[in-house]
Amino acid sequence: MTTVETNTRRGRPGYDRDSMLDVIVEAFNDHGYDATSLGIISRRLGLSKSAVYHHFTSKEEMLELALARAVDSLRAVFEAPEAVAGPVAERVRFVVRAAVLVACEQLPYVTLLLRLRGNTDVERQAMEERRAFDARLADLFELASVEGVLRNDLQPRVVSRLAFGLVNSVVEWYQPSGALQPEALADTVVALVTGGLSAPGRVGRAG
Amino acid sequence: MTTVETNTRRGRPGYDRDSMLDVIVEAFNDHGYDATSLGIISRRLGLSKSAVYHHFTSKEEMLELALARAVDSLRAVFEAPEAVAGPVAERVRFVVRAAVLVACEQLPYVTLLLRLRGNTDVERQAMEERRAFDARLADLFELASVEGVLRNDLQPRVVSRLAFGLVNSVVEWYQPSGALQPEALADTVVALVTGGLSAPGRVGRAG
DNA sequence: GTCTATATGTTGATAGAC
DNA sequence: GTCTATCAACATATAGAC
Repeated sequence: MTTVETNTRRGRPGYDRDSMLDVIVEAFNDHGYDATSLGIISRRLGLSKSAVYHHFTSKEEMLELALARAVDSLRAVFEAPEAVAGPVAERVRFVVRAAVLVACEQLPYVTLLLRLRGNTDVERQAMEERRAFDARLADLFELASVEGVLRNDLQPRVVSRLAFGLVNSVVEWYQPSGALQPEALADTVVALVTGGLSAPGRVGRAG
Repeated sequence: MTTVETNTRRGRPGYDRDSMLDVIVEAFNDHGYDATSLGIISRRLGLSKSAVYHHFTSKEEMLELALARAVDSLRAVFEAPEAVAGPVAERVRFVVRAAVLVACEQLPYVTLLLRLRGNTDVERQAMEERRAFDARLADLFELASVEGVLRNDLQPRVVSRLAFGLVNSVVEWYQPSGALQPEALADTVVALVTGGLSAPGRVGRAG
């Protein structure tokens, strides 16, 4: 969104925090948060370590800001009107589709969130918020199962975990610079979740 | 497989490398390889750092041994007779099913492999072998598409990535100590991949 | 096979000049 | 807003006693 070298504010060239964060999050994803030293970060930013500390009070604050961005984007998905009302089948499709779009459009930030292991308080808090989203999707699948929209030969809890895993796996390979558009990918994921992969009439539905 | 405190060899109590590796890989998964210090490892093993170095020549060697175990398990899946011959639909089902079983049964080792970021030679080599497996599954999906077994409204390359992502996502939540058996999970994954989630006749196949 | 002690470098963070 | 210089704590790895 913001340019790397300059921004719209008047005075100095320098970075603003948002554009610095883009670089920092990339480093976090390459090495893992713990293993990303301030040396690595300052080298990527072309600044000294002290200059970096002028913009952030600690390494943990960088993580906190980055995770907040990912969590906020995902929260918007689950709080959208299309996610909380309407036919269950359409709510499932909306959430899956929107989650894929968020994963594509906020790729590095969502990637960071998904790779947390919970070794610090900041990580644990973000993971807890993420787990709340998992739970809401699980509730949606539970509801779908009760209403008979979901096939009833599979456990809804297992299915919802797999569905979320399917969506989240996008961050492991999707490249925003490539030809595949987020919308097309989202459509494919929704199609896979609802319809499966078999050609019609060729391979029977497994029981 | 091996006990933690003792093994079948004659002399001293101490650890053997395999049982030490179980503990070490758990630490690698908790903190990430880079961020796992020998202090953490030695504390978990109840040994001094020097004692650990009696069993392994370096931290990198620990990683190398652990990754070899994961890669070997996955290789066995793709080289099994059921994966290389027979009807394509059944080969797809076999590979997906077997990959889930390996993920469950070698959970910590496969988890370690899947979380690599490629910052060292050892990591890059293991990732390359893993990518070869990805490519073989992609070929299988390509073949399934050509033969008309796979629905032809989705790109086989995208679908194979998602299918692998679905399988791999298992390591993010599966607990071997829980009630869910690996075979049951594998059945569910295969059912999801082939049949999708919709109840028969309720939600149409997306196009 | 395990230990203490140590070598050598890197870490996150601070102080203070410009 | 950036820098150099510095800190204590920690990293991986080794030496040598028991």
